[in-house]
Amino acid sequence: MSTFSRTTVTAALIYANGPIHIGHLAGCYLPADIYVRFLRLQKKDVIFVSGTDEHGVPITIKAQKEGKTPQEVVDYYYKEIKSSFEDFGISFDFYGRTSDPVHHQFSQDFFLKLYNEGKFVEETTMQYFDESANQFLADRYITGDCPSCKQSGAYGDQCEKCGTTLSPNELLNPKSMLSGASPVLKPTKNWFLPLDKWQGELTKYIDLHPEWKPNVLGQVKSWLQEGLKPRAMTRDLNWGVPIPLPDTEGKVLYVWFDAPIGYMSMTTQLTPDWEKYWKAKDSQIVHFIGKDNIVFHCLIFPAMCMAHGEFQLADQVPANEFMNLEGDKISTSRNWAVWLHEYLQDFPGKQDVLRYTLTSLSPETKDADFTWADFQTKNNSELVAILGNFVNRAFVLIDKNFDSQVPVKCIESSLESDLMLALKDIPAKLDAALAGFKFRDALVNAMEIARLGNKYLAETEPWKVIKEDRAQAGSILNFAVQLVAQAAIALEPFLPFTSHTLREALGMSDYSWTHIGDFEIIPAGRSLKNPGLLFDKIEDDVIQVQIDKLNQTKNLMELALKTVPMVKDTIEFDDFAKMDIRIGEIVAAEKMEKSKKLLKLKVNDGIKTRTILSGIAEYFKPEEVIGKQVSFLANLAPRKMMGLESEGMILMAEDADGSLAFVQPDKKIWNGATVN
RNA sequence: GGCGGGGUAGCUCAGAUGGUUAGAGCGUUGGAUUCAUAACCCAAAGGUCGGCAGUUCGAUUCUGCUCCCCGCUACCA
Repeated sequence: MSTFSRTTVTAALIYANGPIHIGHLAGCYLPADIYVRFLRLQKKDVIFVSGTDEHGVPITIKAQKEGKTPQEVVDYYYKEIKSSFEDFGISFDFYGRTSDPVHHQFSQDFFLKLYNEGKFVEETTMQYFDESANQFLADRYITGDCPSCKQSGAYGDQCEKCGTTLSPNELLNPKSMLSGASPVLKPTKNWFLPLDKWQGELTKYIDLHPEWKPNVLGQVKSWLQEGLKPRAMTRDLNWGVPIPLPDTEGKVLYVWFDAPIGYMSMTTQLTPDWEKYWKAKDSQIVHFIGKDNIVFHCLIFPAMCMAHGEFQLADQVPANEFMNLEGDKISTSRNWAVWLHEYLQDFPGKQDVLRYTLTSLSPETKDADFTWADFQTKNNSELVAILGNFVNRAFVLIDKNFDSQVPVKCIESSLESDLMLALKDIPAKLDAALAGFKFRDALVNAMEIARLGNKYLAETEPWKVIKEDRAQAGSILNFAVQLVAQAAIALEPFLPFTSHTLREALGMSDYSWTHIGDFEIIPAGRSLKNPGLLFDKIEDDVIQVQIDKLNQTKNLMELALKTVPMVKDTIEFDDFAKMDIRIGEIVAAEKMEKSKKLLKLKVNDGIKTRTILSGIAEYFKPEEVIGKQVSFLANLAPRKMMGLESEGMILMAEDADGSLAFVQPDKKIWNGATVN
């Protein structure tokens, strides 16, 4: 990596339909920020760009729901997201947005170049069009009856009832989910990037990077193995970057086409010198992303760049896994998250505490779990007890005994040489960890400086030495001050706010990464300004408030789940009379092989024994249902599941938690009794 | 059932192309100390590295089988 003259760092463009939570931070923004700060401290040429992705169907849906225009929705979230990042100290050089005219122009130019050079394949297909909403419908916005099981509620891409994979044209009675109207088929032209043609080049490219993380390579290789297929780079939609070709009204660039181009268009807004960051061979390009973005950054975007021809490909794509919260997956829709803007309100001035916790729990190799208890422990046992305490000891001792001025250093003893020996390896370890994107490990190494400081003070005991040898005690404190200064530098990427406070207190104006391990940073005689306590203890009640908040969310969600569903549309008696519900006895039951949910039941219906397959295996063992009298739908059309025919359906009542109960007669009754 | 990821100290996690006493932080226990936010420092306890079998002079590390957890997915008419 030392051969690169400059580095271009990007962090994933976040979708502008919701606020930022800790999962986003841990996934890519925090690691990216740490990496960038590390490079800047080394005085490297580096730029850091990111922004919001503001196009695509979900934003139009959200706007429609809220009665706003898409632009209003993205304006709101762009502002909120940008300011949260700023408050949190994510040090973007430029934070842009894909609805910016500059971006539109740039991605249109990109598209046109590919178009003019014949890099796309044009294809006209018949797509469903909603005339009242005046737009083409994405597969999952069409619903209808399944051609295979004849049931309603199937989606354009799949019937969830019987599992058949569908294309929208196969649906019977298709309905638009936007307006409920029946859509009509209309021909539409789209442009595809033939990824299959780039498969060889892409494979070569990936083979050049055996050093990429296993999770990244694993996913990329499995896609290559299955064989890449052409992918549409345009969509029929009104919200997005318009296709820069005649007669293409109502068509826009696919979000995953224009979004990564955003990295470049944003760079053009940062510096007129932008080209070298994307075109020069000696530029290192690093994309920080979450694991859900791997395919786009490692295959599709590189293929686009290859087709374009002028841009360099990514050198590193350090993708993180996901961060969970208190054991559960973070979910925006379930409001199961710690929102950054709320954290900043609840914990003012404590950005570094969250930065520290998230970094030390970072999901670098596997999904991780954030708990408030961990947050409290990290703060109290590490930030307060190790770092804050060491800094405070050094300042208090100097304030009390040396009138806040850095004392002079004198002869070193073996304790000092031990200290310097212990510190010697730290810069190299830090460098290796940071350059290898092992931020967890790097943080531990940076904190080691403060640990060594506490140890040094305990061993030298300047508060005792001062009584007999003032010069010697002063010398010890000089060493301690140099350690504080080194910690301020080494921790800057992780704890920028704390580092800033320390640098002010120590009067450091000129500093760089190479000063770690240097014991001449702060000259003797300089007046220090005690910064006070760097970190406060976080008490149980503060943590409890946060946990209560989450539990409340959980309860609300459970309550929402328990809400009694609306009564369905009124039916006539004749409709009801069609159903033949009867009582029968389960005489045999066994688990279906190869199925998690299905139980194979033999039911005595008074006439014969019929086979009914029922999806209750998760709640009932075969032996506990034998002998039960249950109600079942007797005239349901037989249906094959897992290769066996089911003759009827057992009626089950579903409890609020999803568990099931049989609908049974309240006394023993004859098998075959009808239910009316 | 299929695909992917994982099972290493009380907790959160490192690690090993197979080789002498398997690591870190937090937590626990004991000691020391008082400059410091009951903080710091020292020490100890604590692991048959999910289970079984195989390959090997030797496996926690390789192979096979198996159990458990997480995600996606199929099956709940």
